[in-house]
Amino acid sequence: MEAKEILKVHVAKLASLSDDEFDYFFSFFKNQSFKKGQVIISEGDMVDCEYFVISGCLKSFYINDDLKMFILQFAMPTWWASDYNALYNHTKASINVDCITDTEVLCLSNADREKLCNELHNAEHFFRWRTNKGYIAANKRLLSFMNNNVKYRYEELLKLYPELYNIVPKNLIAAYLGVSRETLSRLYQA
Amino acid sequence: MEAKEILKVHVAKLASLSDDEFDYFFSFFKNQSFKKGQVIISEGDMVDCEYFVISGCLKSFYINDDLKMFILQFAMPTWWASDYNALYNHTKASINVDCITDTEVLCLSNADREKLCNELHNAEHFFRWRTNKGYIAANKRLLSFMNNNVKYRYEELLKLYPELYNIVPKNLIAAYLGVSRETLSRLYQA
DNA sequence: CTTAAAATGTGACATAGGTCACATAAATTA
DNA sequence: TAATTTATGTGACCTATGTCACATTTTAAG
Repeated sequence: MEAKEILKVHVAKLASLSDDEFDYFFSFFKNQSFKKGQVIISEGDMVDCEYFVISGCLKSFYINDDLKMFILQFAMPTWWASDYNALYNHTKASINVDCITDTEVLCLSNADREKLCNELHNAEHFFRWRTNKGYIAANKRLLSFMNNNVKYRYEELLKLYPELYNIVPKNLIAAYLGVSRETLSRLYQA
Repeated sequence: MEAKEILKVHVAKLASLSDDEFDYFFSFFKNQSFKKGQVIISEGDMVDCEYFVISGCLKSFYINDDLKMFILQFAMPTWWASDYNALYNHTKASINVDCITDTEVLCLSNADREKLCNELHNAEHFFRWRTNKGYIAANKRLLSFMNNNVKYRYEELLKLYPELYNIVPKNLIAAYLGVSRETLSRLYQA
């Protein structure tokens, strides 16, 4: 399936755009390809776009003063990624986004998204619901953080996204779970 | 300032509604008052509304199998609260909402919000941006959880919302920070 | 005002997870 | 293919936080 079709199916789950409306919607997206390890957003950058993953896998992450990495999100196909704080508030990026594998994305600028939302009520509807879902997911993760131990969180993650196991090294999984790689490694020790 | 005015000022920060549009918008909200300790949403309920706080303070929280409480959010004036997962997905509540102090709210049903969003493009714009902001805040809190220790998180919380210190008992603050009340109590021990 | 309930402080001890060090294995790159 | 980097496993030890117990203070309710 090509990029346009993948986005179309994704959008149709949350909003009803006519074919013409979707063609217009799609016209604002730019196709981009990145190599494994390539950096898309790096701390301190001005952030102009958000990215819809067509194939491959991105991560968004924060590096603290001790150079420890915390992963906010893995972005697999049909997921969106950016530094939304920087994007929405026109400030410099405080998080980074890079490629765990070779990745194709559709890129949408902040200005174009707002233009779309203004001109097409249905587009605004789509983006409202996309964020609603993200908001719910973020709160679930927060609760899981407070309530569950590492082992449980690790198993939940793999149950929810089995693909990750094969694509993402364990040190990155640890950085997503918020523990040291050693602790993750020891979970299934003898 | 009365409820309608408080909501109007709040909405105006994110969307430009004409006076007539806002009157229509406001007509969907119902005024409700609750006493300290009163339960608004309780686990297992069907959830029909979201609540915009006019005065007082709500908390939304989860109780785990060991009866330990985790607070997702304190809702002060001009904040919104509900079990959004249950509200948006039409499932039973998994979290609770109750009143830390006597509280006045404006209540908006799920059906009415969607109706409003359909009929008034500007209303949809408002709700999109409201959730955008919630999404960013949730991700910031997640990062802070992973990156910062209890003492730092406690001090950040009080810096951001000094009102909480006087209104909210420390055992609830601990439940928000995700630590035991004993640990919070010991932070400033000799 | 009195009594019950809730909130808070603190000691003793248990435990999950962190850190550092080093060995090995796997994956990239020259 | 060899060389280098990255990922992983594991021991020893440290530390933050949890749990339980009990005393004290504060707040709410009769």
